[in-house]
Amino acid sequence: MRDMPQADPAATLLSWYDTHARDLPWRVPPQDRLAGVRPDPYRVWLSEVMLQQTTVAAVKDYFHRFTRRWPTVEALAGAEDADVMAEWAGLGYYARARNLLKCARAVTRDHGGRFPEDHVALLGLPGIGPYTAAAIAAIAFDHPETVLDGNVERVMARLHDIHDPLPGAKETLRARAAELTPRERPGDHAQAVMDLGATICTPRAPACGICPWRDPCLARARGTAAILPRKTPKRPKPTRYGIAYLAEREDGAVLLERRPDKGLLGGMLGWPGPEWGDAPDETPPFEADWRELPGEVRHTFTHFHLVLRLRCAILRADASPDGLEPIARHEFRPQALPTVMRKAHDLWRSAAADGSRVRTD
DNA sequence: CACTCGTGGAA
DNA sequence: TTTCCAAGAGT
Repeated sequence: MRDMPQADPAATLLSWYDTHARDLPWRVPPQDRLAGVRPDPYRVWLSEVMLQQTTVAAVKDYFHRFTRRWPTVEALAGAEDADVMAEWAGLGYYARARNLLKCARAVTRDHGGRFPEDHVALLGLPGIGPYTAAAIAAIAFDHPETVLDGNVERVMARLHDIHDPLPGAKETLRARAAELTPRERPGDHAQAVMDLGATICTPRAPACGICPWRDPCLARARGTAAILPRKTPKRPKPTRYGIAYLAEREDGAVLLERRPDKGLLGGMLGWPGPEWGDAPDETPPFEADWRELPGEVRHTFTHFHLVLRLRCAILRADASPDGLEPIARHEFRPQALPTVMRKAHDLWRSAAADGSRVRTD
């Protein structure tokens, strides 16, 4: 009888979570949760969408701005598209913002302003996939759904020393995670596994010594934690080239274009220019006295590098080229642009400042 | 299933 | 400097 029955790993994890849960703006702490406080499904949904492939540090300020400006899903549903896209600017993956609005309007119109509790019903909403549906059902409604994100994949791969590479091993890892999902406090369990992955079972240099699962963890026993999970190698990123045309009118307005909903930076404002590629078309989008700006903008997207040359011009105050939106000086906020476009703006303005300094010297 | 789709921080 | 990576979804 030397083999004492191993404590239930899920129970061990919940005990750890009760004392180590991260303090996050959208989270109901475990003590409050146990006292009966329910999370606001709107905030759970909003945070989960923002957190898709995005770090907590990057999300926090956006979450505060969104919830202050639009405190309920119905308020968000009534927002202007352009306002939501501008508020999302800089966070990336802009399809999330477009789907966020679609989803808010669907919840408002089709569900009376209340998020459905059912995992399958949630899956039918725009921007809610397998992970987010499970996360909302578990965290907001305490349904015993299994969440599978990058954290859970990594923790399960190590706990069970699974060497099959992702994404192929995903269903195996999901099964291992499902076995651990408890019927009591499934919402806290889901958040606990993700907290564990974010703070202890990290991608590099996991802190196995202080892990609540150090005893049952196979990878720790075998010394393989650092190399798990395995992943199939990514393709190298090619470099594409582009030209951005930055025009300012004599009345101070700048000329931007609203990019089509589909594709890169879809739905966002940007400087006009040719499609990015190996050798972009040199033809300006409209006639003007274009000047080359020295230097270039370098930016890396998910699957390619971009080198962007800049051309600038001053237009008459009554200029209004087809397909472009003149935005008045006092309404224009560079922060409302996606990062690559904001970089172009910043280089333009700093070059203009240098130029005027030279002239006045 | 494979590919597209952003960004910033860490090593 | 480059690579890796983060609470993925849509097509």
